[in-house]
Amino acid sequence: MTYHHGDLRAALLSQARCAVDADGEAGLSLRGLAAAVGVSPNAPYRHFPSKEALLAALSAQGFAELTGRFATCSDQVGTDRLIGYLSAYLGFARENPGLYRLMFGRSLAPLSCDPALGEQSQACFRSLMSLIAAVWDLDETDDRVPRGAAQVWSMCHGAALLDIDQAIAFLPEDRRPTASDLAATIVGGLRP
Amino acid sequence: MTYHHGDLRAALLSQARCAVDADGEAGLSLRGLAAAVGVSPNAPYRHFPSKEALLAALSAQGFAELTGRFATCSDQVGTDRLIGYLSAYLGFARENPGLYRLMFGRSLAPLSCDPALGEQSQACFRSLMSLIAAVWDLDETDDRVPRGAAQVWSMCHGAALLDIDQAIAFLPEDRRPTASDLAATIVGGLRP
DNA sequence: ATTTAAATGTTGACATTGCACACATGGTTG
DNA sequence: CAACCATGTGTGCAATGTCAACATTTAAAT
Repeated sequence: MTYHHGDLRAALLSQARCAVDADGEAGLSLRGLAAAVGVSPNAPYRHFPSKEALLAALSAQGFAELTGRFATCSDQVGTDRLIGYLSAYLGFARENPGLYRLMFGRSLAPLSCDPALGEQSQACFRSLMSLIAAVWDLDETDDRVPRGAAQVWSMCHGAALLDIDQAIAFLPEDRRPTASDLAATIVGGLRP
Repeated sequence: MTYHHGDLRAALLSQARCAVDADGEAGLSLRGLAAAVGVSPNAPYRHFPSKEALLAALSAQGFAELTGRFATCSDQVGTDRLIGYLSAYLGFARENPGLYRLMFGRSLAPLSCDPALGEQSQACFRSLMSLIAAVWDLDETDDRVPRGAAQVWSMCHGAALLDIDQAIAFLPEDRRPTASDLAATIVGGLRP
């Protein structure tokens, strides 16, 4: 191995992503990351000004990936598209619980750490808004679009956490809301 | 001040609650708590086996309070009751952002720390289920009740985070979902 | 090509933290 | 009064984030 790692920044992010999904955000130390990648404890500071900044970069990566998943459903139309987005969202959360938690589990702090994070999360929300605009056939600038998107995001986020968290594990898995359940509620309300 | 504090346990919890709403969960150290209350750094260990356990107890307290807020709306009926619950939920989150984040921001770990936490969070969910059962006029044991409650909780949780987090601060405050908005969606779906 | 500057990685050190141990204190009970 | 035990104190240790000084490699400039 050379003195220079090659692409330490990417290696750290990759390792962090594994670790965060395995041990959760709590069991993630900068020193441990460095050791796992095979560099000295302080090497990460050449690529991230702080641990927060690394976590912020990881979050941004997560938002970008989620936005990408949305994009794959963009060719569908009507309710199918809605269900596609919901499935993509729930699927992402289920497959990357630690990362998902990281993305939404902290407040503004990381935003000021990494402007890219703000950019990516906004892009993600914009993608949601374009979904709403398309489903309702509204102009993107219509005031009702962001309002609707916020509610859809609310439902997604809550359902994703229900799925990830053991906080409500007493609710059997087959009773947790599915993408179709959410879509039905959005379209026609919640009914018995 | 006497050698014995009197009710150190309660004092610690109270102080922790202030600190968590002020500085967030990150800026909360056992040692700092002890200092703020005026005892030695290790005194808390006589009342909580670990930091996690203290946080778990605080969470449990939060769930109990939230359940209490639900109870004050129990005399209302129909949609009014639904709106009451939603307002209570959003109000609690807005008034105690740090605590709310603590309650929902961690996975199962605290549950195993403090059985009371599991008990309280379950009681909270049961309260939500009884709301659903009443609004829909269903038997409490009906399978559709927990499913509906899970969806309502999803919406509440997402909306609460939208309100608390600056992660989507770019959404103007007056466009964020209100309790009435959520109620309308639940009753009749999300419409433009 | 040689020199020089910038980028990257290493080492040592320090403050903070959660936590474990042994010990001190003081109210309670026989 | 004496013994006990819950409660609080002190010391100490390992892990962690971060800073400062130094080493090495690569790239740029002359």
